Amino acid sequence: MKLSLLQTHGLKILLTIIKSGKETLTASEISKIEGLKTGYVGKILFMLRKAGIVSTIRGKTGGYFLADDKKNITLYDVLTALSPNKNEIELCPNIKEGENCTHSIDCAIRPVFYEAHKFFKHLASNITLEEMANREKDIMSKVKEIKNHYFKEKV
Amino acid sequence: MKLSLLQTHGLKILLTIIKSGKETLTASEISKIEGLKTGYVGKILFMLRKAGIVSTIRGKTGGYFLADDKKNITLYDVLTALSPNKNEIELCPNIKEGENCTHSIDCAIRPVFYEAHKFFKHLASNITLEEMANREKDIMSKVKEIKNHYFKEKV
DNA sequence: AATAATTTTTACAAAAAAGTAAAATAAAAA
DNA sequence: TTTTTATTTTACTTTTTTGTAAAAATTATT
Repeated sequence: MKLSLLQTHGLKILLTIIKSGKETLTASEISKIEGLKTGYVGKILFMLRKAGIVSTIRGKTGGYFLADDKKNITLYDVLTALSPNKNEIELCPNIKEGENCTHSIDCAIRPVFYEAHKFFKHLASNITLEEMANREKDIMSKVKEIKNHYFKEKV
Repeated sequence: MKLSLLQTHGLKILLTIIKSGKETLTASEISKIEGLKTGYVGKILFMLRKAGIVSTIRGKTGGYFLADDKKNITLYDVLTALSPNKNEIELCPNIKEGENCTHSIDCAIRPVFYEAHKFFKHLASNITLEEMANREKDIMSKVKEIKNHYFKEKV
């Protein structure tokens, strides 16, 4: 249950773009605001572009901007894009996508992580960048609301 | 949302001890059963001992055994013991234990992880090694049961 | 006592992840 | 067409995590 620094930086970069109000932002501008190296910001934005989260304009007057409306990009999208094993936030290392667990007989760990991950995915998929650009307090009530609704439906 | 290989190996080692039926098991015996290097098994068991999860008998005829009844050791205990940052399964890297988030003004990530972690902790704290020594199907229904109860109480 | 089998501890090696830096490429502007 | 400023890509460095190996310490047995 860990948010990596890379993911944190990625989120902050995206929030910086949103909060700037500008059409596009360069890696260099972001790096100054966030206190990160330009190359590092560029690398993260490159990963986010490959995931379809930001779009770019190359060359002079170039820069980065959200590929979609901030309402449509979720926390889960961003975390997945910046997860080292790319396709999915990892569950049990014994479970590859589409495969059965090779330890299915004695792997008692899977159901626990399956349930926990399902909830986390649901939570993170229902938080948008727009909402994250607002303050904690607003998010906190939104989180509670999602949780309550989730439990009402699934239980 | 990731279970590290170290944690997986630790869980398997503990389940091996339980399933063996023996009073104690040596690192060498476990390593043969699990196909892991003896040194690696010893290292993991050393970490588990420091966390108070296993006890040991030194010297010849020595070995490892659970420090408490398998009913009383939870999945959460084990994961925490084998988490690289030892005290706690990590949340947001900006939150240190007992401190406020240094990014409190614009850190919109915290509430999401706080809620997800709370649920995961609850889940993992209510699964015991004894239950894990049984089959998946049993665990699955237990997990569902915990989930339902959690939601009924908290919502 | 000496030996053998064990845990304990330390130090090191390998792998993975995170971060840095610089060369290559692209496009606007002078 | 040259220059400037940007993204893109690759390669490398550092750090962290994981795993290996061996020496030290402990205790039962001979």
